[in-house]
Amino acid sequence: MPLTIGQVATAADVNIQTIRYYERRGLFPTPRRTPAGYRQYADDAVARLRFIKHAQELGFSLKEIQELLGLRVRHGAACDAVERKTREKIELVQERIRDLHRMKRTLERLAAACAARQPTDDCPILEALEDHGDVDH
Amino acid sequence: MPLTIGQVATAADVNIQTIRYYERRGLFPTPRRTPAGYRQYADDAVARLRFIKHAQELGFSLKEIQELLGLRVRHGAACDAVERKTREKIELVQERIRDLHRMKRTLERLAAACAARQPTDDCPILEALEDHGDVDH
DNA sequence: TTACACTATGTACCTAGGTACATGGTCAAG
DNA sequence: CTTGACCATGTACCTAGGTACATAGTGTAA
Repeated sequence: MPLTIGQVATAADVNIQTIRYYERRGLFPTPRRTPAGYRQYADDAVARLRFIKHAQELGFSLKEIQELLGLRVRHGAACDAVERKTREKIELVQERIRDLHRMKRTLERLAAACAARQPTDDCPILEALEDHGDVDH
Repeated sequence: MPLTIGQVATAADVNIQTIRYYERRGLFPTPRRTPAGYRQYADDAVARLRFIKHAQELGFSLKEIQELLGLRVRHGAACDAVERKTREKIELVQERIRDLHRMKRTLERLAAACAARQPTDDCPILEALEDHGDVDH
């Protein structure tokens, strides 16, 4: 039994307008309609919305998310391409993780220095930041 | 020898307007001025800009970055507070890393399934997404 | 001393990602 | 058969994070 846009919105905890916005943007397939023009969604629409929100929190843009979701569409014959694109995204994610690890180490150095309360009274965050910023970018 | 805004902008590869924007936003301290009103920066301004850009790539908002940078300012007496705030940020970064790891595993599962080219012809990305989205949020 | 690159301020504009509002149709309950 | 909660479209507006433009002062090199 299909869901209305309001039910989907409530289940995924997003605004109705947002769903329509995603549809316009192409992140959401145009759904079937009732004779009266009401949108009808299957349950996976909720999962899709949750994925979008989650991916956004991880810093992916809607465009990137659209690509991620698009991987599903062209399957079968285009499976090679799907795999390639997926591996690219994995690389991207891996890089982001590495960067965050560096950021974490920077912060840990700061916290440690702070805890040691050095007699110099000079909190080393700026030097830490320079180290951080120059590691590889 | 102090740098002009243009020199800083060039060195850090950002727009001049962006530096002034950051100043308005409070991310950048108001610099000393020449008698004519020209802003004068020390070398660390460049490091600061690079840090901001880097933190942004990691998904921090300007507000969060402002907080990160602010940790340096209230040092000495407020060192406890600095350490507490820093540890909070570390927690946040750690969480982001965990999320990205989950995202990566999701993508890896997809790539693997794709490589195996299952006879069912059904690329499992949506199920993968549901798993992903429901792990702990 | 004039030309040109640079700086200043203020205001306007832009993209991304929504959110709200106005207006009107739909449908189920009473 | 009306009322209230939904849905539709279209357009306007909002925040974040810039970027551009107009206008005017500065500084240096020919």
